[in-house]
Amino acid sequence: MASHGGRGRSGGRPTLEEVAARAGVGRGTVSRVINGSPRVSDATRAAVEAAVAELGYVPNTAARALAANRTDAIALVVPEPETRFFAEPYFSDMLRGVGAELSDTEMQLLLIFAGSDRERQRLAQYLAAHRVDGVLLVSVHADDPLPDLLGQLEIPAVISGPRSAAESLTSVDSDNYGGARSAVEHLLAGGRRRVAHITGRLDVYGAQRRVDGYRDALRDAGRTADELLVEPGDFTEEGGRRAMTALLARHPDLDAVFAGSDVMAAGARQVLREAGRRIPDDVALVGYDDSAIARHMDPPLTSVRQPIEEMGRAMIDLLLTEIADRRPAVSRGLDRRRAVLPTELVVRASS
Amino acid sequence: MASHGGRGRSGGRPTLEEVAARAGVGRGTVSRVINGSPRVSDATRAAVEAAVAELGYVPNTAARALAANRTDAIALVVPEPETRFFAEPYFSDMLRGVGAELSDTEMQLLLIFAGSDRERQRLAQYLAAHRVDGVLLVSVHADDPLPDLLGQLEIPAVISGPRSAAESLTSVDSDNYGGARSAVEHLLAGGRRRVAHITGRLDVYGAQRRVDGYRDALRDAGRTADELLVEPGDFTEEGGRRAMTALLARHPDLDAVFAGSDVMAAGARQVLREAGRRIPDDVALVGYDDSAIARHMDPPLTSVRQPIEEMGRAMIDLLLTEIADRRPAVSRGLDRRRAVLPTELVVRASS
DNA sequence: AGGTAGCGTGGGAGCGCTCCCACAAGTGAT
DNA sequence: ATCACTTGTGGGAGCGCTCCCACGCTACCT
Repeated sequence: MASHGGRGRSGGRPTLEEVAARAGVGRGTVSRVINGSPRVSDATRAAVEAAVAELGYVPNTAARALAANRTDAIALVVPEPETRFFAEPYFSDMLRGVGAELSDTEMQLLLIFAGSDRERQRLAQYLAAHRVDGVLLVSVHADDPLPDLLGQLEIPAVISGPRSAAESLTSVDSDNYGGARSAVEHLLAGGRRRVAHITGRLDVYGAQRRVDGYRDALRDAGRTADELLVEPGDFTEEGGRRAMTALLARHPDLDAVFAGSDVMAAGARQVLREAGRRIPDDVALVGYDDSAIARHMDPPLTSVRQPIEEMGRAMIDLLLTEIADRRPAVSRGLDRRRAVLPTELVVRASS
Repeated sequence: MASHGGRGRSGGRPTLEEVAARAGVGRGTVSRVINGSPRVSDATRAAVEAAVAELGYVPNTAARALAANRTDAIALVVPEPETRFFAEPYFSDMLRGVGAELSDTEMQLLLIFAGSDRERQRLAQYLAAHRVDGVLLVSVHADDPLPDLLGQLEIPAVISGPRSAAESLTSVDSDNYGGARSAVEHLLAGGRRRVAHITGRLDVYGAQRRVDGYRDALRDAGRTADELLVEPGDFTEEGGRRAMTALLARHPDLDAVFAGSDVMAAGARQVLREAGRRIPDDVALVGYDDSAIARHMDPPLTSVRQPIEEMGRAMIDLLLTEIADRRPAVSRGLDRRRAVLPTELVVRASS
């Protein structure tokens, strides 16, 4: 028995077998207790639990994974080249939600970076090897092949920010449409007459929805949306500057700007200031994300807060459900899951 | 042979055994090739590698972990209640460095949150179960029992931001002393005469070192450091406000402030502005961290940049070395490793 | 010639678990 | 009383790997 390894028998961690011996039952029974099977009598269960406690037994994950062909781990795949993604508190907040929700479970969170081609290669191998039970996908581009790969491999996956209205994976999103609406309605309620919008990258579905919200809010307020008040940005500060410059040139009389992100709002603010416009006196400004930038901007920026931490929680919830079902949503047919969480307008001095 | 599981034999992933059959060698030999043992002839190695490629063989991590009693995983332990820590880009940047350095290896990064007591409990169990080969510790308090636990369990660990000059774990740090010096020297070079310092929490070693750097810079410039120009803060915005208020009351004639963090600098700025002091005309202001806040402050804040991403890389480097040595530094006696990376002063309009 | 290394190799044993079959004992219908 | 079932239980077999012992072989010393 002691021919292998060299870990002395007293120093090593207790095994199932040892717990079984201690409790005076068989190995199978201990396994059933550990895994919460109902097919165990109360008396036996109590005896086993006592033995587990006395010995300080902790299951060996590797052995379990090998025997059961599951991993008890899920991967959070991070498309790292998106520096923007990292710099924003988005990631941290989501991570906090994910961590909180996961702490109730036995699941491990594995962080996988899929930035470079080499990393993506490795990820593909990873997934093919089924080294995780499920995958969390954040900020995926519309043309990313990853979601399809996951579908093929039948690996449960949840995506934050669906790629389109027809997203095939289970998804969690915040209410971009409603968030944009509330921002614009707030500006109109404040008496603003000519509200411009700097959009995010329009290949991002959420950015499209914000445009929709902006349009509908204006339309419902009885205005014919003047298309020329919409200027595309790209979520960067520089993009915000460019868009603001263009808007100002076309519409010197605008009195409000709704930017699709705080970062773009920061860029817009610079241009407005250089153009001599006072905020909020001449032009009201509203951002999106409610990031640290919004709080520290001068003047502090009104912004739409997304419940990012809650989104993280929701993602885990949905993923665990799918894993429990042992089948990805895509193969379950119509029963796709989708969660949309409400946003909140945080009003500050800029509007 | 097919009594277990149910994964049909053709659908399953190839095993060592199958590779061995294909290459016409024994199981042991394939294992040696996979693990890069030198005790294999070139011809055999080539044959095995061909078989591996043809079959698309990927080792089963669980089986390996079980047999070899190692995990090929390292944990990044995050003391989550430190919201400050999350909100700052510190975490993201470090993560990027860690990820980059790790992508060259087979190691997995595991994220473990150790915020609540329950999470800490779980973490302790985790470590006791040796479910990771090594641990990365970030922003640990001086009185945290975790480092000692790691030492006892003989788990290789690297800490970012040593807890004291006598840190027992391998550590990576930025040059807080030098960073503070450069900030103060910059202020003096700009003609400032009365330079105040708002410190971080002094139970944080790095904050102490910044105070040391501040003092020495003044002393070396021939001034007797006036202790009353030092006011303790706590890394928060509110703390910055309080400290600035106190400093202004005691020293209405101060003409420069070096804050131990950008967030505190933001607080200080508010107070200075309310007191009618212009920045940088009346009072120059320098922060620490070079965070997004610094860039977006009005005026943009001069700040000390820490090479956080590089610190992440260095931590992985050191940790992998320790794991390779298979013994934590603490038991190797005097041979402790410690890396200190240089900072950089980013000069902006506030000074 | 015999001895003694050392290399490269094959394969047994074992890591700690889960799965499942077999079986004993109890329960109720026939 | 017989024949089902059901419930709880024990333990064999196997997951895919690593470790290590044993073996055949070559090379070089006595």
